[in-house]
Order: sequence, then C-alpha cells, then structure tokens
Amino acid sequence: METRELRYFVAVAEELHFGRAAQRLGIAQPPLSRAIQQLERRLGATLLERTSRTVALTGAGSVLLAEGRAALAAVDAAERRTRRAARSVTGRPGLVLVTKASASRELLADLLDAYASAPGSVAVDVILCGPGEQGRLLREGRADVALLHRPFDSTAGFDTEELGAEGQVVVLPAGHPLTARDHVHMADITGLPGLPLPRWPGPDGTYPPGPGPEVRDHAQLLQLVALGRALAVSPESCRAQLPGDLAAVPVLDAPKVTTVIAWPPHSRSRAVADLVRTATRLP
Amino acid sequence: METRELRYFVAVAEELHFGRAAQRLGIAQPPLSRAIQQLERRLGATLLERTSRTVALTGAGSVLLAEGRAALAAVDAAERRTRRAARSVTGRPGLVLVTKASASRELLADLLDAYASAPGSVAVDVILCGPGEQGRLLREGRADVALLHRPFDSTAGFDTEELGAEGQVVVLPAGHPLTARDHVHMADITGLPGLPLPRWPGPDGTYPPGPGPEVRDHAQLLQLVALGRALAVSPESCRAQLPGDLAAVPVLDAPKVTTVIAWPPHSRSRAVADLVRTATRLP
DNA sequence: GGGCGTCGATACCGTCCGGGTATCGGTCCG
DNA sequence: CGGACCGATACCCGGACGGTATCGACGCCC
Repeated sequence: METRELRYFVAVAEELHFGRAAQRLGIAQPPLSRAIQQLERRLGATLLERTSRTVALTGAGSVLLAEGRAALAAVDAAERRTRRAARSVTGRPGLVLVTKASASRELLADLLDAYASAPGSVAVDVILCGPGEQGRLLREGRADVALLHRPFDSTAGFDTEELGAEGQVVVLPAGHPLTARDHVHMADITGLPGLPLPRWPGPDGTYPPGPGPEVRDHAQLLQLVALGRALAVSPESCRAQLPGDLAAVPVLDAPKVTTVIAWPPHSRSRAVADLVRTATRLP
Repeated sequence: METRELRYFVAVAEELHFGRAAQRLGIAQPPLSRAIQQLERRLGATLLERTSRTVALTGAGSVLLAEGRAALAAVDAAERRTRRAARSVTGRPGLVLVTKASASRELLADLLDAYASAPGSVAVDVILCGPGEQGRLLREGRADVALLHRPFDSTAGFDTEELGAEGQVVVLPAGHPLTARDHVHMADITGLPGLPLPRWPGPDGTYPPGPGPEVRDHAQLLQLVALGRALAVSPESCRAQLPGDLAAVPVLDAPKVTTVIAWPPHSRSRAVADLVRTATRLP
C-alpha cells in the first residue's frame, strides 16, 4: 500500500464525498474514484458503500480509516524527524520538548537545568501547547519528548517514565466561603449552585454535552473562576502560579495527578535517553 | 514520502550495499540509486555517506531507518487489519490474541471463558508464540491483542492494562540440594558452579555474549534444567506446568512479574474493548 | 411525472515517472 | 598495471497517474 493511496482513502472516508475529497487533495474526481477502486481490488475488500447519492464506510473501511491515519502520522513523523536530524547537524535545535503551558514551571526548569549541565547534552527547545495537544505533537514528529499528566493526557503509544505524583486542589475566588476550610472532598464541590466544573474538549476537538462552560486552556479556566462562573480542580503545583484573587483548597479524594515524561517508542536517541535519565534522577 | 521510497531506503540502510539491496527489492541497481538520491533531495538531507567502496549511514539516515521501519510496520499493519476486517464479515476469525506458549494457562482459559460468555463477544483465535515475539505480531497487525509479561516483554507503543503480578521461582532438577529450602535469594543461585542462567535472544534475534546456554523458548529451558545444564528463574505460575523431575523454589528478591493485556493504541474496536474490560474484571 | 441538478463511474488521452540496459568513473587488490 | 567491484550517469520504454468529457443513477422540485 502506498501512502498516496492511503491519503486518498482517508480524505474520502473523512469527507464521505468524492468530489470534496478530490478538491481537498487537489486532484480531479475521476482519478480519485479509480484509485479507491484499485485499492479495494488490491485489498480484496469493499471499503466504501456508495450509491449515487451517498457514501458510507464499511466495517473494513472504518478499520482502514483508523489504522491508515495512524500509519500516515507515522510516515509524516519519520519525515519530520529526519529533516530535524539533518538540520541539527548545522543549525542548533537538538531536542524538542513539549508540555502544557499550565504545567509546573519548577519541574521543567529543574529538568532543563539538570540536563543542560549533564555531559554530552544538546540544546533543548521547549514548545508550550494547550492541554491534550502534546500527544499529537509527539506523534507527528514535531517533538521528541513530552511531559504529560495522567490521567488527563493519554500516554497511549508512548514509552513513559513516572516523574512524580501530586494531589489536586480546588481553585476558588478569594472570597468564597469554602476558602476558610483547610481541605474539602469532591462531594463538597460538585453541584455547587452556579459553580459548575468546566468542560474540556475531547481528542477530536468537540465538547461533551452537559452543563459548565467550555474551556480550551488553563488561563481561560482561571479567568472563569475569577469571574465566579466555574470551579477548577487542578494539580496542587498550580498554586505557585495563582493570582492573588484566587485561592486553592486541597481536595482530599480527587485522583492523584502523575507527571510522566514520554517519548516515541522507536528511535530512542542518545539525547532522549539522556534527558529521560536526567528526569528520573531529579530530586 | 511514499512507502516505496521508504522500503527502498530501509533496504539500502540495512544492507549498506546498493547492489544487494536492489536484488532484495527485485529491481535493478540504477533505479534504486536514483530513488535514494531523489529522496535525499526531497528531504534536503544526506542519508547515506557513499564512496565507491563503502556505504554508511549519516545521523539523519539512522533516524530515518528507525522511524521508517516503524512507519512501514504501521502501514503493513493497517493493510493486514483491513484485510482481516473484510474477511471477518464472512469467515469467522473475529479477534486474534497472541501470548507466549509458556504463559499461564489458567489466566488465558479464564479470560477466554469469561469473554465467550459475555454479550456481544466474537470468536477469538489464539496464537502461541515464542518469548518476545508478541510485540512484533501485535505491531504487524497479525494480532489484535496480546498478553505480555513485564519486565520481560516491552510494552512500548501499546496501550496496556495490568492483570496481576506474581513472584518468581527458581526451577531446579528434583534432586538438587536447594530444593530442600522453602525459599532462596538471588545471591544463592547466581554463580552456582555448572548451573548458569541461560541467555535469551534480544529483540534483534542475537544473543548477548557471556556464559550460559542459548535458549529460544521455555521448553528448551526446562529441558536444559532437567539435564542439569542450567537454572531457570520463572514466574511462579509455571509450577502448574512443571514435570515431575523438576522442582521449584520461590526466589524472594527476584523482580515481580506483571501480566498485562496490551493492544495497539488506535482503532480500539468494540471487540478489543470488551475483551480488555473482561480481562480487568477477572477475579 | 418530467426536467434538472448532483454525484460517482467510465472512456479516452497525454504526460511524466519508475524501471530496464549499457556504460562510466573511482577505488581497492593481486 | 589490469581487472574486479561498486555506485553514478545516460538513455530508452512502458505503464500508471492525472485531466477532460460524458454517462448513468438517483433525488428533488415545480
């Protein structure tokens, strides 16, 4: 199977429309029809059920859509990492680390310091991204290593090492009655009138239905809390970054948050291995 | 990047010889040279350092070798799983589970029984393979789900759920003095004269240097133990499969062995999800 | 219900690219 | 120094890929 065929199929399977898919691919519709037919013939499988009015995925088709996307991502990642490896001979960027913008600054600073002073270390570029994007960036080969936070971020498909765990706190406007408590439980904060928990986008970028405002990043969330429109339950390390008009109270029975360092399972380069080792040996 | 280019490059990078690589690929040498040049031009990177007598990988080249192998494996897996999905509409094989031939029979039997009686379950084919091969089979799309044993098997690149942990025992010929003990420590069994620990092949199929016989599977190992030529340290569940002329003694400080169920991180089909859920809810 | 618009399939054609053979240029070896 | 080996180059051919034109089927709407 050639990547061209895969790209074509994924486009059609996503659009469920040959014309739009062809437009997206920058080719005419007839060659696209032919390519899909040929792919089906070679696989010996019907991938799409088509009438002259509608296109639908078969079982085999949805398998190929999921697997094909992953395979294409792997090919693109290979290309991107090769390009980066070639550039790094001359230009600097040796290693790219990606983490959430809202993650603990201390851990990251400690890690970068410790690694920079290690023998044989290379330059590290840091990418800060929105929650849930690290996995994608790592999979696409735009980054070599990521700091993730379980259970929020999926570690599926990566090698990981745990770096530490921490409890969670509820973030409230400074004047809120609950700020007088020295700890709370989940039951104390779910269903507070007018203070719902926010909704985060899923891996596909859409929001689950239900009450609560939609948020995309931590700054938005804190803004909403300050406005008295939502609650936030966050890892306790976020206290260091909390503005004065917000207060945090530990939530005893909230799930522990584990910070992990993750990297793609292949091509464990010397630099990545060193960085991971440095991370696991951090105090 | 097309998979054809990747296949060509991987062949050359593995053979480090254009002629042999071309032969392996079933094409002539000149088109291969051209294809690699074109790939290098498109990537803007030198992948191979070639003189008229020798071919060597550059840094970027070894990155592309590792990443390219993984990407090709993903493409092949996509193709294989699609073919299987298409067949399974008519023919039976619904789900393929792979595990070591030497793994605990009870767990597997319990799992298959429990899943078979679950609503909506599909037929499960079981593949038994040699140690260390499960990951490959899963990655190549020949299987949908695997039972692995940490720390022996790498779970890199898969989603996993832990199913249980067990201690290890040392397996000895029935008459050996140590069989009188009700437990031992690692120190008691390393360096026993004439009874070395065996060597297992690495992921690349080669054996690490050192003393001890080379073994490929559990049956070979037990044979060597029975012959008094080696020691075996195995998960305690192997006791159920031990012939009468062998005895097992717990090793208190041997690493715990964790049985995990693993599946590829994409395309979490209904059937795989059901099987995993069944596995985690096993008594 | 007939005309029209939409959409995928088919027919046909040109071009470019991938693959083949022949050969060259450089390097190591006897 | 001649020959063997190896990758690169030159040149040619066929097929595959992409484009345009058109068909056939199906909904829709007046």
